[in-house]
This record gives sequence, C-alpha cells and structure tokens, in this order.
Amino acid sequence: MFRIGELAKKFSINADTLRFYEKQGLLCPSSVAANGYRLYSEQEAKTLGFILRAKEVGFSLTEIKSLLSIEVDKANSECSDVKALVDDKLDQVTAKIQELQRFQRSLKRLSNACCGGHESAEDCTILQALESETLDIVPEHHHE
Amino acid sequence: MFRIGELAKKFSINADTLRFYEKQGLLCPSSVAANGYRLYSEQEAKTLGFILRAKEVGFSLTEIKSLLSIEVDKANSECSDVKALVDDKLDQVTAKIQELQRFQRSLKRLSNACCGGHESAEDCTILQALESETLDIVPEHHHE
DNA sequence: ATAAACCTTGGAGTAAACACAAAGGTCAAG
DNA sequence: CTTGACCTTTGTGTTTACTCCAAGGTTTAT
Repeated sequence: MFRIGELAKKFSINADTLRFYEKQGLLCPSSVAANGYRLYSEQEAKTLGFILRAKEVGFSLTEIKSLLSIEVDKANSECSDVKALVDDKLDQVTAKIQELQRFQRSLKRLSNACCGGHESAEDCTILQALESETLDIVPEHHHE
Repeated sequence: MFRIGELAKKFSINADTLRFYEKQGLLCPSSVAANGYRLYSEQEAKTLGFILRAKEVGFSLTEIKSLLSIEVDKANSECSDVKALVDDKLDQVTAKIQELQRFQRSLKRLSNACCGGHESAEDCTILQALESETLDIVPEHHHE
C-alpha cells in the first residue's frame, strides 16, 4: 500500500493531482488508514499508470473516465466500444492538426514576405497583409 | 460612426465581444454619445478587421495587443519586431502540431491493432496496450 | 403611451487540469 | 518535547475568449 506522497513520487506527479483525480472520480484509494491517510493498492498504482498512458496519447480526463469504465467492466464491453473512443479522439486530433497547419501556412507566408530587418515597420509586409481585407501580401514597391 | 451593434453585425461578431475587447484594451471606441452609447469610427472598424485577421492566423488576444501597439506606432518600430512576433507564433504552432502528431501516430497504431468488432473487450489490444507499461501492442494470441 | 429594439454597467459562468495556500492533525527521530 | 516531514480538508487562483444574465436607460415607430 502506498501513501499519497509515495504514489505521487513513484509516478513523478503531484500529490494534489491524485486528490484531484479522486474528486473527478478517476482514481479512488481503496482504503483509508485510521489516521485518515489515503492508502493506494498495487492495483490502483496500475490504474494510475493506465491513466497517465492514456494522457500520453492525448485523451482528456473525461475520455479517460470512459476508458476506465470499460476497463473495469471488460467482460460486458466490446472491442468496438474501445475502438470508437480511439477513433473519435483520432478525428479530433486530426481536425486540430489541420487547423494549426492552416495557421502555420499563413504564418510562414507572412514570415517569408518580411525582410525582418531594421527598416521602419511602416512598409512592413506583415502589417500590410493584416491591414488588407484579404490578408494578401502587398507586392513590394520601391521608391525612387 | 457605428454603434456597437452595427459594428458587430458588420463583422458577424457579438456586441459582447466588442465590449470584451475594450476591457482587454484591444479596441476602444473613439467617442461616446451623449446617451452613453459607444461610437466607433471607420478607423476602428479597420482595426477590428486587423484584429480578426490576426486571429485567423492563430494569434491570441495578448499577442494581437502587441501587434496593435506596433501598428499604432509603426514609425518607431522595425520590421524585425513584427517578424519576431510572427516567428515566435510559428514556433509555437509548429511545436503544438508536433505534439498532436505524436498523439495521432499513437492513436493510429492503437486503432489499427484493434479489430473493433463485437468481441469481448477482455482481449482488446487497445486496453492491453494502455495496461502495458510501455504502451506496446501485445501480439494477438489465438485460443484453440 | 407603449412596445420593440437598441444601449448601459456589473457580475457570473464555461472548459481543462491542475497548483497552491491556509490551518491543522500525525508520526518518527533525536 | 520539539522539529520536520508527512498527511487532512476547504477553498481559491490560473489561462483564454468569450457568452449570458439582470436591471435598467434610450430611441423609434405606431
């Protein structure tokens, strides 16, 4: 059995995080000592590992809760239930990546168009693009 | 001059959003009518366009505030100041994409390894991987 | 005169995942 | 017997970008 600080150290997390997970219904200590200290079993340590690995692949705590409820009732669950959660998350992650890639393309375009030198920002192509209704790069105009 | 509702409609945003931007110091109406109504000039409408375009390329409101402070003092700013903001953002976005791509790879690996059928979740490779300390796919074992 | 459609301020609520602080009980070592 | 390192509960703060609500003033049209 581990006290909260021991379990936290074992997994390099904060003891507060464990109390937080408990409040969220993710991981409750199986027993409480006479002095009120939480006591975590070996099984609960494994469950914590499960939770942290699920986090590593991008699941939110709410989603992990769903995964855990299947995990504890495997016998009455199907592969399709689990896979659905993974595939939903995959879709979310893919959509987010696409949004960020749009940002990335725009930012690269802006960055490449700007000299980045000590010239006055008055002719800065980035600012001009942000001023332009269409976010277009205004072609450089040379004074002479 | 536009009243708050007019400007909001012009840009398809909520009037509350304009009040929020004002509180954040992003966009303040140049004048207030005798009845207390906010009045926005043509220039402020352009600035709002600037703000919304900056959002489109992924800038946060805080970052947009920096952009705006350069924008209003172009003469004393340099291209390098502007480009630095864009390049910082580009780095952030790129880092976030990479994190999400790690999630994506892991999720794909999990998804591909799972049959997703009506089999009991007891042998689900996804759950097994999450139980495994290394997040590895456990090779399929056939009963017979 | 009154209803509809505006506008005002102030403040609360939302999601996500904790981190931290205060005030106090517990336990082992010296 | 005290110090230090634990632990407890409760509650607040953080970040981001709004969104909504309440209670009330203003304007416009009929």
